[in-house]
Amino acid sequence: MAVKYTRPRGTQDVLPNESWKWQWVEEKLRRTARIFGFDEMRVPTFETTDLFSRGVGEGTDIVSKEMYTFEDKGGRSVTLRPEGTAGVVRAVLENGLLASSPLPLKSYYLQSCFRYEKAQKGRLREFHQFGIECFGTHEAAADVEAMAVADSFYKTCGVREYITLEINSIGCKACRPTYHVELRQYFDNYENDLCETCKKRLENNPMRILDCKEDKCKEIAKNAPMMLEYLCDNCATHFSEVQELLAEAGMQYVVNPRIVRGLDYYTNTVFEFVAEGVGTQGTVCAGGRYDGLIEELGGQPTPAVGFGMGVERSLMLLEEHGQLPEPPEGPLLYAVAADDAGRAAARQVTIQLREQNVTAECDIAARSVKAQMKAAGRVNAVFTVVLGQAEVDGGTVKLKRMADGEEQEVLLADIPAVLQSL
RNA sequence: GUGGAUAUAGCUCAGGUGGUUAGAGUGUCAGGUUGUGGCCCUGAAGGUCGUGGGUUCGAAUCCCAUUAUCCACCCCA
Repeated sequence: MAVKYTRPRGTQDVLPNESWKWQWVEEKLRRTARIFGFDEMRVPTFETTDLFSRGVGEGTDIVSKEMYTFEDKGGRSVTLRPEGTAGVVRAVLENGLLASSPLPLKSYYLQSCFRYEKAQKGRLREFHQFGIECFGTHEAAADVEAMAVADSFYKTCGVREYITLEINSIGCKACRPTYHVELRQYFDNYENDLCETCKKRLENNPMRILDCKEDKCKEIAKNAPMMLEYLCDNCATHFSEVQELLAEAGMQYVVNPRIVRGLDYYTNTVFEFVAEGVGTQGTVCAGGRYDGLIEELGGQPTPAVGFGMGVERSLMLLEEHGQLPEPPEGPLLYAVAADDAGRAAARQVTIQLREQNVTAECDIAARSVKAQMKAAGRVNAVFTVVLGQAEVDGGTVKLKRMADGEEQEVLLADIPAVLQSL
C-alpha cells in the first residue's frame, strides 16, 4: 500500500527543468559580490536559540512566533536560522575576524533560512537569502556600497527599472529615545482609535505604528512626528552623506520616512528595494546599518551594515519581466547507436569526449535509433552522430547539427577534435 | 494567528438538475517496415475522483467533518 509523502508546507522542490534558473541567478549573485570585493562565508544552518533571540530581538515577530526551535538530544535548544546576519556575526566574533583580518571585513552568504509562517506567494517556510555584511566602518560610503551591490545585481539582470530603492534613517542610541517619547505622546492622543495591534505597539515599539496597514492607523500616522526630524547631528549628517553618495553614484532612490525594519538590530540607515507584483511581498531586498549588534552579541563595539535579499522573490521578478536567459544547451554530442558495434563505438566516443571535458551522452536505455534521436532532441543536444557496424568498419561518420539538420562527414576518430574546434 | 477559495491522470482542466466499465489536452512509453529528432497519425500505460462519515436502490456529483493546497491579512526576504 502506497503511502503518499508530500513536502512539508511552505517548502519547494526545484526540479531538473527549473534548476538552471537557480544556478543562473546564484552565479550572478556570487559574481556581483566578488566584483564588489565580498567573500563568501558559510555558517551552520542551525545555531543556539539564544543567538537569535538576542540578536534579532526578543520582541520581534520572527523570534516570538516564527522560529523553528527544537531541543537536540543533548538537551540544548537550537534554532534553524530565520535570517543570516546573526549567524555571520557570531562566526566573525568566534573566529576573531575583527581582530585578525583587514577591515572593513566584507562577506556574503547564499543560504536557506527558515521561518514558521503561513505560506503564500513569495513567502515560504524554507526560503533562500543572499546577503552581504560589511564590518568595521561607520562611513556612509559603506552604506551606499551595500545598496550598490543590490542595485548592480538588479541592473545586470535588467529589472532595476521595476524596483524602487527606499531609504530612511531610524536614528541611533542617542536620538531615538527622545523621538520615541515624542511619538508616544502623539499617539497617546489617539489611543482609542488605533487598531488592536497598534495599541500594543504603543507600549513596545511605537515606530511600528507608522508601518501599520490599517486605514485608520495610516490616517493617524499621517501627521505623526517623523524620526528624520529628530535625528541627532551625527545621524543627520550621516543620512545626508548617504544621499549625496547615492546621487554621486547615480542611484535612483526615494526617502521613505515610514520604513521601519522588523528586526531590532537596525540603527541609522535602513533601506528596502521594493518591487511591484511579487505577490504582495513587494520587498525584494532589505537591510541597513546595525552598529549595536556586534556589541550586543559580545564583541567590541563595531559598526556594520548589510542586507538580505530574497532569492525566490528576485527569481519571480526576473521571470515576470522575461529577464531569464534561454535554457542552457544540452550535450555537445549525443552518440546514437544502431547496433551492437555502434553501441560500443558510441560509448567509446562518449568516454573520450567526457575525458576532454566535452559534454556528451549516449543511450543507456537500449532504445531504438528513432527513440535515441528523440531523446537527443529532448535533451537539447547540439550534434548527433549515428554509429553502427558500417561506421565502425568505414571509419567515417555523419555529424548532424540538430538546429538545422545539416550533416558533415568526418572521420570517426576525429570527432573529439572536430567538436573541440567549434 | 485571522479571513476567502479550491481539491478529478505526472501537468492543465471537462464531467447541467446524482444513474452502467470517469473523459480531453498535454506529458511519458511504444509503433507508423529495413539505421535518424522537432510536424502528423496510431496504440499503451497512468485515477480507490484529497480523506472519513452521512443521505440514497445508486454519489466525482448532495450534506457534514477533516486534511491539504492556493490567495489575502498579519509579518517579512
